[in-house]
Parts: sequence; structure tokens; C-alpha cells
Amino acid sequence: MIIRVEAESDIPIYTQLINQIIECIARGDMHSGDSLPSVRTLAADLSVNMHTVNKSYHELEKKGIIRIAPKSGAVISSPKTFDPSSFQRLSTEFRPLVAEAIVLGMEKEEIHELVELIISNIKERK
Amino acid sequence: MIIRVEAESDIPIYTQLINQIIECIARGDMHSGDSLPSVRTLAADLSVNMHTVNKSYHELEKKGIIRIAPKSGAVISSPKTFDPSSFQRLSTEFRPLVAEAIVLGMEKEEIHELVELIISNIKERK
DNA sequence: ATTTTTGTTATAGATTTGATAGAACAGTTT
DNA sequence: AAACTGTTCTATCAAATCTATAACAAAAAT
Repeated sequence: MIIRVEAESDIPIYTQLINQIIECIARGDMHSGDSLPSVRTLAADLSVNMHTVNKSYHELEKKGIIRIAPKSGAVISSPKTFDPSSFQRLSTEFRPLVAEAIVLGMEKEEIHELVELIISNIKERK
Repeated sequence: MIIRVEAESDIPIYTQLINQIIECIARGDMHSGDSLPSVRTLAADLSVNMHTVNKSYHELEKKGIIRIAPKSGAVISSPKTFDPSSFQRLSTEFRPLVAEAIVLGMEKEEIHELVELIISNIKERK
């Protein structure tokens, strides 16, 4: 699992971790049932604090992406199709970005093209 | 311009303001050329601090959505079609959400349907 | 069975961010 | 001339972020 953290970024480290772990799974580098590195191991690899990694893991668990077995480790979950709460949460997070795209002059078709391009980039590791 | 601020929210007040002002414009409640309330007026209406509103306005200016004329006021800009920097920024902001949707088991078509639904909801004021 | 590793919990310190408050300045608008 | 505007400054407070140690008990590895 290749993860890079930028300390200078305005994005919190634990959020960077969350995003990059999600991308690893999305592009197929990791799959359901795989174990994540221990919080201590990943923290050491990235030269960040154990608690920062721990926070990321628990956020991923809240999102339903991993399960944390206490004293054992974190495992990637298999997605349950059409989880209503996840759908609701994603809607709330997508909405301000869609509104901004509209205000900046993007047509509906252009927004869909943007999403299409992002999906391609994720799967093609770009 | 109807704006509601939740002090208890985990979303910063200045971010709530940004999102709601953008939505007002996206759904057509406000248009290019319209003036925004002065930072003091809006702050008083919402019972928040003047500097909080001021921060929101400057973020909106960074996004290219309004222009701030010093000592005069803030005016909604007309969108320049296909601004490359805005497109790049939107891509970066959309990307982690798209990846999360994929990981949570959404198919490409379902993501597009989600975006479609959001666009409808914005324009129908829901 | 012992050692190592695991997530968990607790405390503490430093830095940054978010929000508020009050005041003053100078240009714009009325 | 008076009111209003965004700007700038100082100051305070709470919360969020990140780091650092340490200790605990259960799971895993040896």
C-alpha cells in the first residue's frame, strides 16, 4: 500500500490517510477481506503519530469501509449494496460541490463528464 | 436571501455560509450582478461575527464566484465558461467523494444518478 | 507457554483553526 | 456632512489537530 503524506498541506493528515486508503481500495490495490497495516506499523512507515493513524481507521469504520477488531487489526469490509445512511451521507457531501460547479457555469452534461473523468483516473491510477 | 446557520453543526459557520450562498445562486435566487449584503448587515441578521462573514466572502472570491470591491461591496460574478483552475480545483474536491462512492459499492451509473438527483434537488429548492 | 504485537485508554503539550469582540481607518455612497 | 463600506489591528477563548509517553489486556506469533 503506497501512501504519501504532505505535512505542509492544508488537508489534515488523518484526512489524507482516509482519502488515500479509500483510493487504494477503489482502484483495486486492496480488496474486501484484506488487512490494513497495524496503526503502529503504518505510523512508523509514514513518520506520523500512532493516534493520527488510529483516528483515520476509526473514521473509515464510521463510513462502513473497514471493521476494526480490537486487539487484532483492521479489515476491509465487503460493501453492502444500497446502504441508505451511506447514500444520505454521500448526498450531503456531494451537494455543495455540485452547486459550486453549477454556479461556475458548468452544464449538467459537463458535471457528468467531470465525474466520468474522475472515475477513469481513479481506476487508471492517475 | 434566506440563510440559516447551525451553531451546533460540525461544519464551520463560514463554510455553511459559503455553501448556502452558492446554493442561492445555483437555484436562481440570486444572479450575476446582484450585490450581496454588507458583511455587517449579514452578520447582524445571522447573529454571527462580522469577521466570519468577511471570511466567507473572501473564500467565495477565491472560488471566482463573487468580486469584492473594497469599501463598496460584494457582487456576484458572471461565470467564465471553462475556467481551467476552477475545473482543476473541483476535480480535486470531487475525487475523494467519488472514490468513496465506488468503495461503498456504487456502480458508475448509480453515481451519475446521485449527481442527477442532487442537481434536481438544488433547482427545486429541496 | 512465553514473547511480541495488537488496539485501547489516559495524560499532556504545542500549534493551528474557528469564532468572537472592539476599535480605528479611509474610501464610497447617500 | 453623515452613514455605510471593506480593511486592518489587537485580543481572547474554545476546539481541532498532531505529537509524545505510558500503561493495559487481549490476540497472535514464536
